[in-house]
Amino acid sequence: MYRTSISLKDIATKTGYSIKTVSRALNNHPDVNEKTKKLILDIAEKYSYYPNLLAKSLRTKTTFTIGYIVPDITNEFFGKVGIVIERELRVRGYSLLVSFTEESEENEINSLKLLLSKRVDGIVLATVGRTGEFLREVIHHFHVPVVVIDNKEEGIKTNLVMHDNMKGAYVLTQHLIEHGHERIACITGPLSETSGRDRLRGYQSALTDHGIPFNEDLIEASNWRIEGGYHATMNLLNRNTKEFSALFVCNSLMALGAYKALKKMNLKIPQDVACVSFDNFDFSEVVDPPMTTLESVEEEVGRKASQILLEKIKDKDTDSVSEYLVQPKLCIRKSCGCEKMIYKEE
Amino acid sequence: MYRTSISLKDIATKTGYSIKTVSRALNNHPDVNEKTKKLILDIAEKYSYYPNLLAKSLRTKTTFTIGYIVPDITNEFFGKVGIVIERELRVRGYSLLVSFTEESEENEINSLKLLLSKRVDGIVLATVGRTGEFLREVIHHFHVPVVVIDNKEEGIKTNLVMHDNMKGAYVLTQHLIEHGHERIACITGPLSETSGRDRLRGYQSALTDHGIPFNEDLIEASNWRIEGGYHATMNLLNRNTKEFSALFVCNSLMALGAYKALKKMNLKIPQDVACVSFDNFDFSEVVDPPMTTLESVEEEVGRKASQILLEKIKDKDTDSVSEYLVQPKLCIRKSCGCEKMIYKEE
DNA sequence: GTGAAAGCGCTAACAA
DNA sequence: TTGTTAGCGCTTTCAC
Repeated sequence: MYRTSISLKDIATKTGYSIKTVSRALNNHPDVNEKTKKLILDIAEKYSYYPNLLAKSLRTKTTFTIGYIVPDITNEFFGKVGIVIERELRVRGYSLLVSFTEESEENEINSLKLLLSKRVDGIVLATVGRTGEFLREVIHHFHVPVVVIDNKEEGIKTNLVMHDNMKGAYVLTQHLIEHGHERIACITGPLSETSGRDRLRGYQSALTDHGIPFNEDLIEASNWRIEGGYHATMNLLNRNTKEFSALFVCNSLMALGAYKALKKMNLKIPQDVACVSFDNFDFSEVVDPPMTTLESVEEEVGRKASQILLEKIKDKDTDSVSEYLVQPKLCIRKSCGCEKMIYKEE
Repeated sequence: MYRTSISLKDIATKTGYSIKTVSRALNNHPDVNEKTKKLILDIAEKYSYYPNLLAKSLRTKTTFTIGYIVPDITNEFFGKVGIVIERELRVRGYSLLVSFTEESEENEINSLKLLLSKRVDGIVLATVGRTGEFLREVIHHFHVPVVVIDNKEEGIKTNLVMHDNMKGAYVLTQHLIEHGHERIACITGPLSETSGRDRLRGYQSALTDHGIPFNEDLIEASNWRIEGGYHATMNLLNRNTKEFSALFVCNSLMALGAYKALKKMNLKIPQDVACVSFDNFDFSEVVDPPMTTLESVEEEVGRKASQILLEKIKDKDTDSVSEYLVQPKLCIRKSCGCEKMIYKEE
């Protein structure tokens, strides 16, 4: 009962030509009589022939499939980057095999293994940053190009495309300082991840450059999620009520949680606590007050990552690596205390 | 230079056993000597053997891959449903091949063709609703189980898992009516999609049941997106200034746009215009005022869709179809005019 | 312009 | 417990 599609052989039998001629005709090979070709194409059409890409890939050793491994696709950053990558690749005949790791190291390794077994041509990886050894083996052993887009794996040479985390954090913190704030709290991501650490370092560096002492009590390391931001803010408030006048949140999901917490405690943004956050998400402009963030970089990250990946695939080059840091730009709205806010006409 | 992984044959040569024995050992087949097995496993480990799933699939005719076709993964609904499906499938050894159609009929058909060529075992499809004929052929010809999760293809028998659109729209509209509103505007999705039409019908039905006349001037059909909601609201305002006291928006992305437009026009929610919307997204609770919506259904849709798909795959059953409508529940916040609003402790 | 034969890496059926 | 043979559906020589 179960059927997939007719095969080259079936078409060969039906038309009386050899398998090879059929193959040539269907692949638009020049060396085939126009009439033969038309006949073959007609039969293929009539019987709904869909080439078996498994067989083709087995033979040619390319699958035209790219793996996309991210912690969580509902994080708008990974979602948007994914869209861009998929679009860039689709027009070149590639498709996207996705895996979500939910921040688990084990899931990440299993995903990599599976993709390897499925013989993907390349991988875009938002790593949790603790699978370095394994990743090194992958790259070394399989010569599969990998582009890392989120956390740097320290000590591992991989292609890298990401926001300049330090600089971004610096710019945002500096903006709060320019508003006159000196007691600035910071909610960052897990310190096991370079993105969490680097954003914290950017913040520290801005403080230092402006002669503001660093205070550990004003730091919370959380998990990039809404609830995480909520709790971190609550912790800060419990520990330092009235002790900080501004808050730098290292991603927008957590900033949403921070908003919730501040509102719950009846603190006004930006009057009681000014607030800035890293990513620019769809909601950033619409929450109240609109969030001051960095400009979106998903388009750039996605485009650059696909571009590098395709190059490496084409050149079969897994030895040299490219690094690309997207430069941050401020996107000023109101949560920082700036007054003018222009609603974009869309 | 380019290598993938060693093969069964390589291991066979290295160990002196036959290919079949090696295969048995690696697949945990009982009929193989423990010592032989250990030896083989060690060698496989040592040389980083990763089975070639292409070859396996070619032979077994199952790929353990599911296609997930949606218009746009940054739509939180598709993102969350995707996560749930991926999680449900991953533990059973399946992976997810995703395609984004950007609402294009052509892209949708191409995606289906590609997935067919890649011989996926099943497909979860959020269709734009205009590919019915082709879809019928797919199902008929390939016997690939398909679960549709968004728009019904009228006249085509497919497995269906979705929000009860009519009922959901009814409940939301009714809630506005209970607040005393009679002039209720409605922003729905494209009327070419059943989800757009059904939500509009639910709205109409609620009006009718409460003896409120239907007024075409209060209807806008848009595109499910933020900008679409913004423009639709502007259109309504230009056409009917002060002519409506409440607004029912058929998805939350458009509701975000509506918020923007209303704020731009200095209209207070809910005092000047009360507002409710369909999906419950991460931001729904945090915008100002928090939006009254329906409870989230992504978890339920994702779970149910995977479950049905796995059943059909297991039974090789593409003839019978299952339909499952998720029942709506109100999630009351403040944008409707209700007063009490409890911030959830998270 | 066309075809025959071999083989990609695996599993299934049947022997030994 | 282990091995042999065949074949999944395609492409790649190499020949005609």
